[in-house]
Amino acid sequence: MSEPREIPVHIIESLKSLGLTKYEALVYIGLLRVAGATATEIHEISGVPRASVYPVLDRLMQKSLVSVSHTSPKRFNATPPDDGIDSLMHRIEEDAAQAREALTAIYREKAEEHRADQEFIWSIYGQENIQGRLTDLIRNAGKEIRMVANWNLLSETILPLLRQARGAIAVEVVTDFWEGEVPEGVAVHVHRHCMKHEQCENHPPMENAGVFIVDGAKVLVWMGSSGEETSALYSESPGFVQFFSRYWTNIRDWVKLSNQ
Amino acid sequence: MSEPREIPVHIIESLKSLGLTKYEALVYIGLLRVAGATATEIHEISGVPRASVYPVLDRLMQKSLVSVSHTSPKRFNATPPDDGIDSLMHRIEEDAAQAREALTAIYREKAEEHRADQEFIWSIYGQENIQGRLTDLIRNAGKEIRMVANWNLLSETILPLLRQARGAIAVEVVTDFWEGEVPEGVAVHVHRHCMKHEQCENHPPMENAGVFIVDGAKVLVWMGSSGEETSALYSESPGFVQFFSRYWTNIRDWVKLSNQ
DNA sequence: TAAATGTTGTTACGACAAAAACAACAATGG
DNA sequence: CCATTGTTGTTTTTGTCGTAACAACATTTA
Repeated sequence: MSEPREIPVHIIESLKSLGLTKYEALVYIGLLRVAGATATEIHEISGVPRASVYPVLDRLMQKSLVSVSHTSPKRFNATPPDDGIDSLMHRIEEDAAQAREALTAIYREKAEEHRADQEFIWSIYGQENIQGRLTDLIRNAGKEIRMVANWNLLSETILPLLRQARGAIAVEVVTDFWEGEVPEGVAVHVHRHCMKHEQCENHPPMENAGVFIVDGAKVLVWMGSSGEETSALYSESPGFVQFFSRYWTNIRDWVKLSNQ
Repeated sequence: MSEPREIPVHIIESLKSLGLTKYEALVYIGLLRVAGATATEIHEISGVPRASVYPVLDRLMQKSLVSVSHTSPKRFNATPPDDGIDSLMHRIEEDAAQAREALTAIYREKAEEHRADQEFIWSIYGQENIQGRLTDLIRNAGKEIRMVANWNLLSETILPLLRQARGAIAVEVVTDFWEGEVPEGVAVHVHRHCMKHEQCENHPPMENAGVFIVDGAKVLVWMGSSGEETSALYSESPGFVQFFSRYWTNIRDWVKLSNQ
């Protein structure tokens, strides 16, 4: 019988975020390795105390991750990983749907004080989070979007968004490089410090950076502070918007000029 | 300022299964109701101790559920529920994918002792769990499926499965009622205790019940013990299979006879 | 201006519940 | 009779919940 072999912790963690406990994860994994095992065998394989194995198996059965044979001694079997995880995800997605509904209801009936979005400057942390917010912003744009952004960010995140979600929205872009086709309805100003993109690496690898002005009313400033966690500012404050509108116009005019 | 209004517990529970703690849920909900609130306001709205609000907000920011304005005092804002839940689900789905991969690897390299599936009779509990297993079974059928099942179960669960997943598989069904078209490649034997389905209700509402024999090698017996939780047996044991094969043949012959 | 007051943000610590880990014991079966 | 199974407690640990106290800062009042 194989010893309680070392299980990578990150698997346990993944399973935990699917709603399992450490023991449940260990037992389930153990049962995947040895089908039709007895409680004692499971104990040996997984390293989980024998006495704890029984309640854990009960919970796993409720979650449909194991089935049991009513022999003596009882033997247990794991449902295949794909089925098992599907089952877990199904539960979670139900909860997500419920939460979505309930929270949207709450969200709609909130006091309509717009001070929140209008007067303040909000910070957002983390690549994914910023990207998500930006996605939202572009999708809900009404008339026009002006932006300064480096090519990396532009090509990987922004362009795909523009391609699908834009319906008669004017887009004006200032960037440091361009390659490939320019989508219809998009005006591009390139300030080439160099001819090939790879050569631009004297500028430190500012991973993602850009300013996005939507409908002259909303601004998102993405600061790719290389090294630390990236962060972004978002605001609908008129002063903030005006400041970056001017900043953007300056940049664009300067680039146009230097390209002549 | 609105008091810490009563939040339905099930919302909290839903959010918990998405990886939030009670406090995180309360604060997030509070912020949905009052956008751009200060820590103290959040404390008042949500009922979460003021001192606990700060670390909770930190965690929520990491999870991209709130953003912060660097004014004094700081003000916080919730990301809209749809975006927020998307963000949470995204993380979970990543974990699910990871787990899937890792577990499938483990599952494949398991000792190929088939005693597990061959010699024992496995119990499965819960409607959903059984349905899932049955789905799996039908999808992976090789040649033929024989079944006895009541019409409810048949029409709601089985037929949709058959329609999509069957490629040249012989299906023979014994049931108590039939309505609608018979799919191609399916033989049906009906034993009508009554002409209209609604009239059959002298038989107690045996919610779901049936025997499913796949390729003459696998059997699933679904026992809809009305009242308690439904349960099912699954086995590849030759004896078990043979028993139900004969049982099924008997039933079919009897029905054929009594229909003449 | 200086003291008094109040609020913000931080830190520390106790209470509590769930999970993890251990120990003991009755039931079962060869 | 012995070994193993299955069950029942108990202790330890962990993470969250909840309270209290305090420094930093701004506002008010004398």
